[in-house]
Amino acid sequence: MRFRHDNPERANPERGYHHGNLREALIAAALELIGERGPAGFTFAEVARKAGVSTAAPYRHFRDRNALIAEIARRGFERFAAELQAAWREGKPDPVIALENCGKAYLAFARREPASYSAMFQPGIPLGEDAALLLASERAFGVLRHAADVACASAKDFAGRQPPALMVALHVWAMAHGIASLFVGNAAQNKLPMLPEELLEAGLLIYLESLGLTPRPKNSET
Amino acid sequence: MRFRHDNPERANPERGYHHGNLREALIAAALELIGERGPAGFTFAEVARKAGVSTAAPYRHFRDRNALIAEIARRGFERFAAELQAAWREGKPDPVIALENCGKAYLAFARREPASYSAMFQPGIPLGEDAALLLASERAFGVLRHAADVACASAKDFAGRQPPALMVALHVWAMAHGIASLFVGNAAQNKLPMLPEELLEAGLLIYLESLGLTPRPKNSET
DNA sequence: TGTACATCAGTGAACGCGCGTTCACTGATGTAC
DNA sequence: TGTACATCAGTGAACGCGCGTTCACTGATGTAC
Repeated sequence: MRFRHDNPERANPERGYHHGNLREALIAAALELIGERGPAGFTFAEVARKAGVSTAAPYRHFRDRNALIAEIARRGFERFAAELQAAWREGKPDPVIALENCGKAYLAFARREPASYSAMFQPGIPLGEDAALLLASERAFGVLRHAADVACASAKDFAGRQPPALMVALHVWAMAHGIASLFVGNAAQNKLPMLPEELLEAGLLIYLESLGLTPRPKNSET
Repeated sequence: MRFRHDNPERANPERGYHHGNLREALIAAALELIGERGPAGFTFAEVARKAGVSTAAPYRHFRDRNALIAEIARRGFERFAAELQAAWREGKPDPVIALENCGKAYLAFARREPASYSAMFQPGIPLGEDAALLLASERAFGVLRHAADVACASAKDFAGRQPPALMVALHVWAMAHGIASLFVGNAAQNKLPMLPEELLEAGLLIYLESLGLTPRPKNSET
């Protein structure tokens, strides 16, 4: 069931008494403000103003400012998980390459959606109690975890053992997160002699090679 | 030249008209509040109240709230640099081990001074314009950079070349930063099957080994 | 097709509050003589 | 040693401001009949 005005195309100008899509408009406005000034840099009233409604209107859609941030972070994690999943491509063309692609997708997300990224990882408010948000973030990590599982299982196993997949997933997550936090969008980016993407790729290559995790030759099954 | 009251021991109770050590007291109060609620979670007035002075008093010592945060971050980076330097121990007992020790010092700092750490890396306000702060942060990275230089120069050089030291420094920084940001102090720490310190140590070991950077035998000169 | 009605998204006015900032001042301190 | 003075850290009162939140309301919309 959709209202007549429940249409993303229809923006502020010349709307009637009912906005019709205020919830989305509020989220979009908040994301813009976060992008400009960070997660701590906007107020509930400001978001309302930006969406072109009275300061009381947002309360129809969000309990308070924190609930808005939490919703933004939750959605961010969901898109994040989807993009990691897409980068994984079910392990093609090779589990190790696909795992590296997940790392790249991590950076790509931070670059394309810096506002969401900061709401997810530097919300400025305690978000630990939001169950839906927690679930979404776990799902995102789960994708990386799964990728590490498969990649480790495909390891050459030359010493009769495989790298612990959870640890590998954590290392990949940490390095991608560290590079994204330090060098993407930041002023510190200028000091890099290379792109963050290249830095990450090199780091993962070096790390994974040490574990015997190198792309297989083409003759793999499936 | 020291005022009679310029004494860290002398705290709020029963102070006279002059506080005597207000600047330090304000910084201490701000650090406490940051520790409780994050860098965005305190106001200038609140800091004054916590230090037991009127809300106008802090203006004698800091232009505004941002200047206070910048000063906290700057001092943080200076202690940070000093601790990295101490961990380096001039490359003893071995440059590679000393480099790993720098990584551990990174985590140790984040754990021991979470309030400073968040003021340094998630200030919530733009700090890029503070020259002294920038210099302090560069000095901290410089220590790691130097450590990587020496460690790389000590590499076995089996293929006739050494790893690029800047890249190595960036990778170590990124992994330490990623692990610290994600797992130290955070709620996510509970999900770790190991200590952050262990996770970092394993990660660095795997990474450095791949570059031929392993501790030398004891027979090294110097 | 038309009408009456229930729903509820958004209004706008109002409130108390705490913040940031200023200002002339006060009084403790160090120092010149 | 004592006195007069300059300095300046901290006071407390005041201000305008914007925020968060509430409230009875308004009017656009969908639907039951």
